[in-house]
Amino acid sequence: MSARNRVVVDEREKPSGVPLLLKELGMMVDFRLLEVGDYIVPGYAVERKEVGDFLKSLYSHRIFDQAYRLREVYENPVLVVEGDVAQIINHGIKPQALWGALTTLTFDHGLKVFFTPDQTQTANLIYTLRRKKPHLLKGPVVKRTRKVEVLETTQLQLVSFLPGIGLKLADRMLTKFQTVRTVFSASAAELSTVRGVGKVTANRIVKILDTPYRPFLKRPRQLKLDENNS
Amino acid sequence: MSARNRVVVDEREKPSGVPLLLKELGMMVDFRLLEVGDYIVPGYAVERKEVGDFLKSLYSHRIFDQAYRLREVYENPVLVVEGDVAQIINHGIKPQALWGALTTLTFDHGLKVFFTPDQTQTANLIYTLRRKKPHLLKGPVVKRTRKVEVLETTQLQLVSFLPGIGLKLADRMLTKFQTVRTVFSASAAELSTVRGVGKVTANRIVKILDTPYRPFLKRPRQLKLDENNS
DNA sequence: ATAGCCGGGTGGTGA
DNA sequence: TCACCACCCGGCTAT
Repeated sequence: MSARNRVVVDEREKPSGVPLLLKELGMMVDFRLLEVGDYIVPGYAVERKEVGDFLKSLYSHRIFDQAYRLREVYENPVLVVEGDVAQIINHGIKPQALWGALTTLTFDHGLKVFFTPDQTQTANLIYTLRRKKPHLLKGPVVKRTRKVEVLETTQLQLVSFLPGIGLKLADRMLTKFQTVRTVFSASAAELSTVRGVGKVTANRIVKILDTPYRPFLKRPRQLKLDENNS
Repeated sequence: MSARNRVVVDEREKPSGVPLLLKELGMMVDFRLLEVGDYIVPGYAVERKEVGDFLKSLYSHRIFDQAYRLREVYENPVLVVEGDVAQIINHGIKPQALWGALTTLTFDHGLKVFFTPDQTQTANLIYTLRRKKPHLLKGPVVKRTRKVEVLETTQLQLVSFLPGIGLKLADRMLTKFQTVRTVFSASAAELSTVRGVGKVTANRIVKILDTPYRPFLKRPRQLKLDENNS
């Protein structure tokens, strides 16, 4: 039996029944306590979620943290959503929220998402994955999207990060001041010449700009005293 | 209605009902005779297949040719399989053949595969796709900021929004320059005095700061022509 | 993730 | 000057 037939499984996945099915398919199942991911086969890491859990982790934003960590550690992160897709819709979620989540997971996080109807098919999917060479075929299709040409968006997002400034106002400010630098050099009076920006907002912005920074990031060297624990 | 809300649809997709649903969602549908793909929305090309057709094109290997051509022409090829997945399994196909095909399409052909239960959800998916813009991820999701330390975190997040600057570097920059304003007033030379910031990063930052803004937000008055049509 | 609601800032108009 | 109002922002909630 080759190493290809091995799969490392997170212990908490035991009750799901999937590991048993994998054994029946002839794989060697190796239980561990995994920090990230549920199933590891050479080259691939699989996170399995039943539809209910998927929704939960969507509502709590947890799914995106998990996706991030998965992507950081493994080169081919896979998300398996197990159960009836239609059931997710009927659950009452706004469809646009569902598809929005799925598309950002696939396009922005580089996650490959599969839907399986039940545990048996989840096992089949993992089993099939095992025999795929992690990389093959002529051109490496996975093109790391280089971060060029997003200039305007970055400028806009930067400015719209100021308190009281959204996309609309950021656009107006940049149109008026031309560059990001001039926006961030402006005085409160100058800022409030922009339509939609009044004294209050302008002063809030200036406060952010001119208040001396008080480092609050943990430095490795420094011993940190307990400040607000009981 | 802006160009973002446009979708080019292959004429043969008309009877599927999806184009009508897209219209109801407020999109402008533009029928053409497409050589490859069924739905084109800025940046994405969608091939839609009902489960039956998917099986057929799987048996005949046609699906791989289509996937290849789709990938050749568009940067973000999407395959939508519409209908009940479980039905495919029950149809008698060997599960391994199904998952093998899907994984090959995903990993080797770089195709993004989505499963939708019906036409309505297919429409929702395409609709959601329309507004996605390639934005880059800096790291784990930004934690919700508590009201208290809002000032420092805002300063930090502002600076860390600069290209190549994460939380750690932002902290160093602010510690060195004291205020946000001075950071955003600094020259490339001054910026690169910060440890971890080199010439390249410094220049990228300066570019963001000093490049005159080209408004790209939709103005209500302005008529905008379709951007990626031939 | 997305949509919707609501409270509050902003600036313009008309009384 | 003041009061009303349309617009924009951002925070919260439900799905």
